[in-house]
This record gives sequence, structure tokens and C-alpha cells, in this order.
Amino acid sequence: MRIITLNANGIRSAARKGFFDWLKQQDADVVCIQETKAQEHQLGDETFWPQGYFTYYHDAEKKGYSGVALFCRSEPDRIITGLGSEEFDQEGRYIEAQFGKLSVISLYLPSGSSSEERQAAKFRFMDLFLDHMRALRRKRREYIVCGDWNIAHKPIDLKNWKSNQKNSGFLPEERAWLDTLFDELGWVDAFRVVNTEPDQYTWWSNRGQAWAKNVGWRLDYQVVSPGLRDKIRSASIYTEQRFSDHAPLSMDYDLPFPPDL
DNA sequence: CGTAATACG
Repeated sequence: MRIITLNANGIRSAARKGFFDWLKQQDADVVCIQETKAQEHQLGDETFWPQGYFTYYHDAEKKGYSGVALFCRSEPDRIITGLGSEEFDQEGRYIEAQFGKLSVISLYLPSGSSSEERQAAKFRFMDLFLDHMRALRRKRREYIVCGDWNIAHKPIDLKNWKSNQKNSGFLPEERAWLDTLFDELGWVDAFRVVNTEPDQYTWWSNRGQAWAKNVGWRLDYQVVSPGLRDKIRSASIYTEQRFSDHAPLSMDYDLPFPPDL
């Protein structure tokens, strides 16, 4: 089973840069997109409903903002949109597809980099989402939570960790939140199970020479329930592609699709 | 600086 996640920074922009042509060659079972920055009525072109996939969008109410999507090679038993939050469900940040006992989720955690107000919103979402992840752990299901988590976990996960300790995305509170998720709740950062190398980034600033100098951050994760830990086979970050300021993260699991859990 | 709309990341 192959799962791909990408923050598209505009699904229409990514399409113009060849994302859907690339995707055809990837043999993905589920594709998780964040920052579609479009509403469904703007995505009439068949490009945005790829052949061979069941496609689901969860848009923000605000035009050109946020939004997540799922492309699924087999039809899910159920789709869940949103977390039951008045504040965040209108921002299009969560969509879950259920296939038997497996759920695959596309998540877009708020960025806090634009203002203190947005950082406060990010912390509110983190509170809400940690409770959600606690609730998921009590279910008799397995989960793959894909997306842009907007937090680098450890110094190995960004180039300039020393100078970024006061910046959104590498704040001590944000890092501790991921510690809680992984160490206390038992969720697994699947990429790090199969790749412990430095310089494995999924996002680069558009400013300066960040891309050319590989001054990046690892913000995009596939976070899996503990029962899937020994099913994680391999991970690839497609840094050659420039569909977005993020790179696609593709992971292979030792499971058929649809899963036989 | 890029995407998409005059804000947000």
C-alpha cells in the first residue's frame, strides 16, 4: 500500500506545474493533499478528479484559503470531514477516509507564522487535535494521519535549529506537543522509523536561496497508530519536484489495498 | 516571495 501526502500550496497552481501528470506515474493508493486553496465549484476541470480515484475535497469557507483533499483508489466505506469544531471546520483542515479497520486522514495544522493571533489559533487547534488523537487511540482501528503538521520535531528536522527556537514551527511548546503525541500517546512518526538521516526536509521558504541551499524544514509527516509500526516499509521525499514550496512524501506499507486488517 | 484574492503562509 502506497500513501502520498503533499501540501500543494494551491491545487490549481500545482496542476499547472505538472502535479497530476506526475501522480499518474506514482501508483498511489491514497493521496492526501493540503492547501488546495480552492473551492469545489472552482475545480470543474476533470484534472482535479483524477481517473481511477474517488476524490473528496473539504474546502475552507474563505476563498483561496487552506482546504484538504483525498484521492482514493478504492471507494471508502465512509468519509468524515472536520473535527466538530466551529472555529476550525470552516477552515477545511481535516478529512478522513475509512477502509475497513483502516483510516487515512489528510490534515492541515494551522501555521502560526503570520501573527500572534494565528499562533494562538495554532495552539487552540493543537489542544483540540491532541484530544482527537486521544479519542482515536481508544478506537479499535488503525490510522495513518498524513499532512502538514507545521512543526519540526527535533534539531535534525530543520537546517538552522539554533536560530529558530523562538520561531513558529520550532517553539519548545510545539516540540513538546509532538513529544506527547509520540511518547505518551504512542503515535509513530513513520518516516523516522525507516529514515534517520539528517537534511530530510519537506518545506523550503521562498525567500532567499533556501531551496538552492537546502535550508529546509521537515513539516510533513505520516503519523501512524502503533499497530502499523511493523508495517512501515519505506519512505521517499520527492525533492526533484517543484509543484509547491513543499515536497511530496510517499510511503510504502506492508499491507494490501484495500487493507486486510 | 508565491498563491490567490487585497490575506496568508
